[in-house]
Amino acid sequence: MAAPFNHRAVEEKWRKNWEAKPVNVNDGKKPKYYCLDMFPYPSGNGLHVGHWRGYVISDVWSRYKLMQGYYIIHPMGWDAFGLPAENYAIKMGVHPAKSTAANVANIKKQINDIAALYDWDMEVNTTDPEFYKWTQWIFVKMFKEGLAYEKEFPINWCPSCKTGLANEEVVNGCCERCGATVTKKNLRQWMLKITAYAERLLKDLEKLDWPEKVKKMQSDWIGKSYGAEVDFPVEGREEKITVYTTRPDTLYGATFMVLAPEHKLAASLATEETKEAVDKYIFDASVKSNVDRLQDKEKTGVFTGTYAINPLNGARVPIWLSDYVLADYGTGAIMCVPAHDDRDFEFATKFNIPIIQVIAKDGKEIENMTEAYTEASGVMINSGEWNGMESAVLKKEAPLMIEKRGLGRKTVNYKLRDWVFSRQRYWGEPIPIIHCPHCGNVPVPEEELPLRLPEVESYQPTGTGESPLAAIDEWVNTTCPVCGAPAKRETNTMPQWAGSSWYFLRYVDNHNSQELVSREKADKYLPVDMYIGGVEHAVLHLLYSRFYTKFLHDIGAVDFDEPFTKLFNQGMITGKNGIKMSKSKGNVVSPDDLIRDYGCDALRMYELFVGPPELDAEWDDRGIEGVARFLKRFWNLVLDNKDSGVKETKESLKLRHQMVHDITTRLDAFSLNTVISGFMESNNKLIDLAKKQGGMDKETLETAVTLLAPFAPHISEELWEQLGHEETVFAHGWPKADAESMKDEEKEIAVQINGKTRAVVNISVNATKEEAIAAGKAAVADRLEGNLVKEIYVPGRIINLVVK
RNA sequence: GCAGGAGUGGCGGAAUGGCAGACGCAUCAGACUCAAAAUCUGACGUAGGUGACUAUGUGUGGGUUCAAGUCCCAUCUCCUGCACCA
Repeated sequence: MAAPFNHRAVEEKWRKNWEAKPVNVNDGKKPKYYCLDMFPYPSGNGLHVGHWRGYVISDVWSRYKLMQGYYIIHPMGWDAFGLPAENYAIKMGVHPAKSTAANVANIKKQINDIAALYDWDMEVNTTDPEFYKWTQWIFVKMFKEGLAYEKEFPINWCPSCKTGLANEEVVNGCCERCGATVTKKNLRQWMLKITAYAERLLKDLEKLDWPEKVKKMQSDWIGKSYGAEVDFPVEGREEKITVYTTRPDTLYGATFMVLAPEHKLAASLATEETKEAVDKYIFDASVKSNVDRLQDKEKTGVFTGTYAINPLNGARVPIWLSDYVLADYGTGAIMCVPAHDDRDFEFATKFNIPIIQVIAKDGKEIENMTEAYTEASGVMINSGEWNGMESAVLKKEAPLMIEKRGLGRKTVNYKLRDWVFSRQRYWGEPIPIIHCPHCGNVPVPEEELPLRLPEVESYQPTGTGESPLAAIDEWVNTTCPVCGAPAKRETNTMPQWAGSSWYFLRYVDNHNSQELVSREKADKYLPVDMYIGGVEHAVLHLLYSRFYTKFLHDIGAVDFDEPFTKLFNQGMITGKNGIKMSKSKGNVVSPDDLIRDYGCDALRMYELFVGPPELDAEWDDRGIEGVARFLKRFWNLVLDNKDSGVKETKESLKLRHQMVHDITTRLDAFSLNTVISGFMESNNKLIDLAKKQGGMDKETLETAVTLLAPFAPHISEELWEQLGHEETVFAHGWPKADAESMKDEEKEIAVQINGKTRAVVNISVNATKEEAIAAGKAAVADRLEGNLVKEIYVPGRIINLVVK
């Protein structure tokens, strides 16, 4: 009998061995495979079993690729700018850099417990000036290309804290910190013109091997629509109002027009009689929060007293203001066709505005319309020269027809907005811009980067909605790099997304002081082949990264324009009843005790066994017993039989190839939970067979150890060594299944009568249909009554006898 | 409201249209033990039968098929995302 499996001794031994002699080495000849984890925020709470899951998945995949002959790029780093460190600083007075460094050290230690292939020589940290130098450099490049610009913009404003808030910091319309109702305030903001890339960001989704769900979320977020802009003259005025519509086919049915209260003409359209009401409406809308605006069940609005002219038929169209029209989509003004739009219908009904149906439903006009008919299908009516046309056809053709007649133009629109890029916070990258009274906005010269974040005395917001940086006069006051005149620095910082939008490029050349990444290394090691992380970044981080990569491609920094070829989103590990693990809920499971009691290998395997990797899973400690038992049995199987001297048999050969085939196909399909059950099942079969044969041939044992290596690397290395190998198991190629060896001579086939199984027979795989049917009939002879009308034999699957 | 995903034993979950419930957890019984733990063997959807077995069973109702958890139609529930984008 072999000595029992002692996971602690085995794991300790191999950690040391791997440190002395790494298994993943770049010999310059092997092809690269870049397998990346979404890098973590170094929180003070440390890792729980949920964090482990993604890291285990990526490591298993990396080790599998390693055994397939690749050099693996598998780096790790820290997304370390962000609010928790800043809030901790406000509370405790500890500099964020200090608390961050402590957290990094702690989490790094915990991550090392996973025994992943991480190459710490590649480590990056977004708060390291040598890193954010390049974050700032990209911003300067964007500024020079006109993609970073300043804009006065109504942002969320907390009147109690006297500070601007990000959307994420507004919870149910209230300030996350103090609970006050959030209003709006115009603040000068830095914006990135991501909309300039909308079309490419949409189109290039096609070439990505990403979950359809994520692609769809991005494409919805970008929100492309086709339509027309139509210019409506305003009665008694020079200016025209342009509206955007995706339904130009319904133009004849436009009975009113609505402008967003923020529309630049809104106030000026009021007449003497309506002025008071209009001004009040505009003011009320300006202080109303987004949330209130969305949650208002009933539509509100005010008539300006002014009319527009429908350019197609000359009809007078009253102009209203209403906050259901968004100021920053399309033109901020819409034509309203109550007969064919739900919102317009609701508004028209409330304010007694006429409703004109222009598309026949089921071939006729609807009497007493109770809801809008929104389908673009049916024949046009009440539409002048368009009468009789098919609405769906007209919808497509109308934009060009309108354009040809000079009434407007064919247009596409996107929901995607430019990216609000500035934060009034301390703990972020300073925006490297200098405001000069003579030269305007001037970027900090590239050779002066990084622009370091200065020390401050108070991390508290200043009270004016400016970053704490604004209070440091000696930092703010500088000279203009162009004309030398006294000038002031920008005091806003970048959002946390800035560093994470490009960090994956830096890993492969993280010490380069001359370039963000050298072209040579970029060409050799990038882009990322496999990206693994949670689905919560589906639009934000993943969209921003694609935008940054496309920009860097356009300025020649890299030669690819998509950062992540393949993406996998792992599900979340939750506590009991699907409740998210959190300190306050007290349901956090730490990996530490589990590693001590069961070992790293067992925990790695259980993280996979817990459920399909793409779905959420409830953690249950008890389940780990199962994989721990499996590892013990496997250990005993190998060590008790390695010297048995038993030669390969037909059965063991078949079992071996079946095992290789099953594990490999499941692994390729990323069905990692069934890979683990596959190991358990094979192990049970091997144990039975070894018992029956009085031993097991060495090659079969070796193959099993090889297959297990990516999942349970420590025990596999130990068994591999005990099987007499000097070189690491990871230098061994991934086994291949031979279809011939897997074949059965006989197969168990169910015999059904009218689809119900009545017997099971053994049939040679080479049997003819006649032979098979005959065997089947013989097996169920006593139950065959009536007329046999059909005989079905699917080789290797089923015999079905249809009787009447 | 719109879009996407999911409903299978006590639980987590398996099933290229071909014997539903693999694998594991929990439970029960047996072996070993003075005993317990560990380990090993076996049982384990539901109903009926001493039994080999029989009937029934994948949210619900229909349909296609020799054959449906799987395909089609309808419907209910849950989860996720988006949400006045004209």
